Amino acid sequence: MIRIYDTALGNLVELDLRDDNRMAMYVCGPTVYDTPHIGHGRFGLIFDVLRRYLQFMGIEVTYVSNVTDIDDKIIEKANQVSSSTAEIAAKYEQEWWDVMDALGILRPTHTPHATQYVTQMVEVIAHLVEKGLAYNTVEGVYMEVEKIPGYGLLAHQPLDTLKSGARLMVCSSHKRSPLDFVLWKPAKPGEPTWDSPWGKGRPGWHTECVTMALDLLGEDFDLHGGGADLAFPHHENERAQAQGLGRRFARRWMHNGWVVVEGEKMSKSLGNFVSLKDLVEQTDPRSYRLLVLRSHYRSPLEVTKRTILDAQDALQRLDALKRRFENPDILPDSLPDPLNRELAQATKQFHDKMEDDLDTPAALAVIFDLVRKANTLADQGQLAYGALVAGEVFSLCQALGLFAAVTDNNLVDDEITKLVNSRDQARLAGNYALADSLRKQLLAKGWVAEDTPVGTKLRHA
RNA sequence: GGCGGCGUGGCCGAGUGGCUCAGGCAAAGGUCUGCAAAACCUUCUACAACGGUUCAAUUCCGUUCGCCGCCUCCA
Repeated sequence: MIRIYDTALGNLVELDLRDDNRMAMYVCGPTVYDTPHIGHGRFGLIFDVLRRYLQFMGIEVTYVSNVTDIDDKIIEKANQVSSSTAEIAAKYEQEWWDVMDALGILRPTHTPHATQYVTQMVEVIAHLVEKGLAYNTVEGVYMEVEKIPGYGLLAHQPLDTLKSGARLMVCSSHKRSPLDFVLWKPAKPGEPTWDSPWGKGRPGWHTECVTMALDLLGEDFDLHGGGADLAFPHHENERAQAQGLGRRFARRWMHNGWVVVEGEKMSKSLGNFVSLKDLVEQTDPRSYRLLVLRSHYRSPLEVTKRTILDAQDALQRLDALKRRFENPDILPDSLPDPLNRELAQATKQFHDKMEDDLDTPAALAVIFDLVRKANTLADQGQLAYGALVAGEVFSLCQALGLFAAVTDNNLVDDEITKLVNSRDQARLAGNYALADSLRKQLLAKGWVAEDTPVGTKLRHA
């Protein structure tokens, strides 16, 4: 079984599932108040790959990812543009799914919304108050963090240290401790509100995830994930509430590293690429997936125009392989022995790497080695064997959600077909000057003509 | 102030106490090709600095320098 780095334990652990062959995971989703950026894309891709890989291995995955559709920032935005919070949330949620779809990220099994869970959240908060773990003030209901043993697990810091850190920052308020966090916020004029035993108001952010996770996945679910910054305080606070309720929470915690976009230089050269929408519109969306997979999920990932284009070029290798082995005439059942063993070994290595804390860079290296192998076999005239190896490449790519694309020749219009035919004629007649000029014309129209033993092939430039 | 991470060749990025030190992109040369493209082969630059441990360190330990994250809403 796969091993992952558990943030709570601080080392690698087997992901032993609560139920055999079933994975229950919760990944914190977006607060829908603005356009999604490349950082969202990274975490979406990473957890998508984890999910796909497990599914590829025959595990049934329940993937829950919430949508925070009521929050200070949404209210702020709504006020700014004189819109309602519901409209803002709907607009950015749509954008969210649009880009996630474009990136090839599978839709979660469930996407609970905060506003649909208010009643249940109120129950959770009431329960915590009842147990004496939360207290009501004029500023809202707060969770009393010091009553939770082991608070600071995910931060890897003892309570006192956290407290001294927190004191450096803000303060004020009716909190008993600077670390106490708000469970219920009293209404301000003009804000959307819900009824509660503590008056009209709305739930604090940290409560929705606990409530939804426990509701949809049940106690002791397998994995809770999100961006590195979420570990503390967000996830810590979810834990605290679950613990306060006396309910078992996530077995494992997994956090992905940050996307680094170099300040000034980056924004100038990259500009619009910071927004995911621009990224997927201006580049092959697969290239960002490849770029993300080429670094380890816990490392910081620097995204630049250059690295994206670099990934896009690397993708060409896969696409070229796909073109080459598009329609294998005959596929042998298996490879002769030395080759067979090599292939089996490569496949095993791929899985070993994936299961070693999702070492996608190493897994990709295995894939690219197989690409070479397939091409070499074909170059040596063993096309069928090459096709078999290429088939394994495509299969493994599936586990990563990375698909090779084939040029769709059906989209070629008459004009292009004419040019190609004329060029073929010219070549047959030995009129290479004309042939080359026709090639240039094709290129100008965005097509690359490749001469192969089986005729001229076209692909997009 | 506290906690944590990082510094690898032109670029991105794995990894390892020693043996041929991933992979991708780029560059150079070659094979193939009418020319290209694709593919394959070959080559080129490495492990921030300084100490220490060791028969042997890029890999372990320490120090220094540089960069970054978290402790506050954040993927």
